[in-house]
Amino acid sequence: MTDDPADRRTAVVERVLAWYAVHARDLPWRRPGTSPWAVVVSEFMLQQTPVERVREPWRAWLDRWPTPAALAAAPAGEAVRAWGRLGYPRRALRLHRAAVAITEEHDGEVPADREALLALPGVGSYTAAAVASFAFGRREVVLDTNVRRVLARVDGGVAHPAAGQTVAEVAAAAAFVPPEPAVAARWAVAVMELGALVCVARSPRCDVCPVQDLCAWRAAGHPAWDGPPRRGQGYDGTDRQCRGALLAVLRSSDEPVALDELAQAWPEETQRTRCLASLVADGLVVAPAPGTVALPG
DNA sequence: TAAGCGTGGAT
DNA sequence: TATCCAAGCTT
Repeated sequence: MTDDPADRRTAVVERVLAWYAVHARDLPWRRPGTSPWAVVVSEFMLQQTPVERVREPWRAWLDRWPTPAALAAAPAGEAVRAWGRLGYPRRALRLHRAAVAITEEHDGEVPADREALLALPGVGSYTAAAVASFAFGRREVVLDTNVRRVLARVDGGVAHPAAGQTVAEVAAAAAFVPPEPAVAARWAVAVMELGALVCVARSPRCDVCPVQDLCAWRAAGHPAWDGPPRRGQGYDGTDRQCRGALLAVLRSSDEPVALDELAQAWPEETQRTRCLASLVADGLVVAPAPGTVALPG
């Protein structure tokens, strides 16, 4: 093996592609014939939510709203209700708004262009690149948490990527992307899969890794993370938990809910009031009549 | 830029 | 049990 960085990157890509050909999971949104819209829905649901929790809601969602226009025609509150317990319900609202934008501004067709995708509500740098790559076979730098971790280790020699993405990191990732669009798209999904199945955060399975002999982190002896501490999120007693409890009550009711009923879901009044106001500000909750609240119509 | 935003499974 | 982590986006 040469020491030339470009040759090393090429070797990494070849190994990962070969590994993916054997070990890829059979995820429904990867099957041939999956519509761009179905890919969009999967990407929204997968933002910070594990694959196994997305499978069934994804299937049910597309069964009900097979096109952007179908979702756009539904009340936003129905999208929030159907989102169920996937978490971060603002994603449901943004997906609905994205469906409206696609319907009104793109003739009902998911745009293939990265810039157009980026302009949609709830679509950021990662999702825009992912949709362009997975749904349309475009050559993109698809940089999610999995890819960032793989490259931090293989290329950077450290256990974890830094907290924030830098221009230099994107450039380093871009250097791995093969020139042919179809191969680039394959690389994008393959390196993500390696990060999800082998080069995982907690206990990486280096013994079965296809690039173990090319990995800078392994060559350095798996040095522990010496960057700033990665703080946990915390949950009990937070506004997030409160908002979740309030929204769960509204999801379970077909009719507006009296404020008294919410008090049972979250007794602490100051926090309950603050969180209800923030849910209204987000557009996740409306007040159809004084003293009652509901999901948006 | 860093904090806020749900939920549940794994260790 | 407590902590970590999961295909991020927005402000």
